[in-house]
Amino acid sequence: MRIAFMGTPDFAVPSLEALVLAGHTVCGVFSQPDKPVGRHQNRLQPTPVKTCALAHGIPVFQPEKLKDGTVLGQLKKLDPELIVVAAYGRILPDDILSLPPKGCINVHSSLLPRYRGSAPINWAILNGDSESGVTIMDVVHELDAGDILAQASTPIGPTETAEDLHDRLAQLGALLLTETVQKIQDGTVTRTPQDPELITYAPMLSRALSPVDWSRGATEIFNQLRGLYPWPGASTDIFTGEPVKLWGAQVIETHSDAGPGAIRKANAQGIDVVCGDGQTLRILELQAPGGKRMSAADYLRGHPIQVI
RNA sequence: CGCGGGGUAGAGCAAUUGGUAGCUCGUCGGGCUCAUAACCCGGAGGCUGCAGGUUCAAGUCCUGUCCCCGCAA
Repeated sequence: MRIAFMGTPDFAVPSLEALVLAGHTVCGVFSQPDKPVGRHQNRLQPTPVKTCALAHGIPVFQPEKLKDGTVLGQLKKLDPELIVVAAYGRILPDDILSLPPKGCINVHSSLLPRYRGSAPINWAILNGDSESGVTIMDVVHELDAGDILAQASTPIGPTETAEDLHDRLAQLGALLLTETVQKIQDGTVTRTPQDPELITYAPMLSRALSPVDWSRGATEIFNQLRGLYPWPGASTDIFTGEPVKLWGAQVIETHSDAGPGAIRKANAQGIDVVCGDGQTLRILELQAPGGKRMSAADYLRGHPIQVI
């Protein structure tokens, strides 16, 4: 099938690769414009999808605007039967959506209608879900609201981070995408509207989510740590007054009457902090400002902590 | 040259206005106790990232360079 692909970050790369590998003709790839990324912002960096497309010799388009008709004209020349969108990061105007005869579909990293929005993977873990998945749905005017063509679920491991799940869902999404495209080609695909009763949203992440509230339960805080991994991460300032990032932890199921935020132990095993439900969160890996990540044992050699 | 923090013993951190480079852990030896990641004594381990410069004297001030981290995405 002749397909135009739209995507930007790492998550979309396996989907693009899978389409190419399945033998489809990817006639053009649209990705966000190169932006200065990283510590030295004097050089532009291509998006992961762009790099992948160029490696396959596929023409790449990086429009700043989608609504001025230029992109519509380019698409008409490419003449795709189908448009596949995967984490493109832009809202497509209606005239583009209605252009390809086989429609315009999206790979979304949640079990819609749960977690519409830009950070579904993170919010699934933040909320302590035990299951996640990917959805292939129609792209419609309203964000992430189109009819569902296919879904695949996967359990979330109890200690899995958002980064881990992201990588797994990218693979799962690519697999489900190629299966669905095949069904579209065969004319066997079915569409199911989303149940309005079940809609939830997964808003964009920010550093405002990082500070830990120790009055919450140990598992909730652990979920915060996993869900915000690796960005923006969870942080606390109760050790030295400076905010340290918490990278690794485990819940210890012992009950304590000490108040939330009390530090019961600080040794080579980790730093045990009492949480709001009386259980303990043992910090295993952390990072001081300006420093690099290190084990609790290493951290404690240079940062003495008062045990309460 | 986008902004900022940082490279000091195996690890993590100190070092006042430039003036003998220290602390904790680890490590080695010894002692005490033989329930202890316990405690006591002693030792080893440094060209302070690299290269220049200023100075009687540089971890500290100046210039250049390499690497790490945060902001930003």
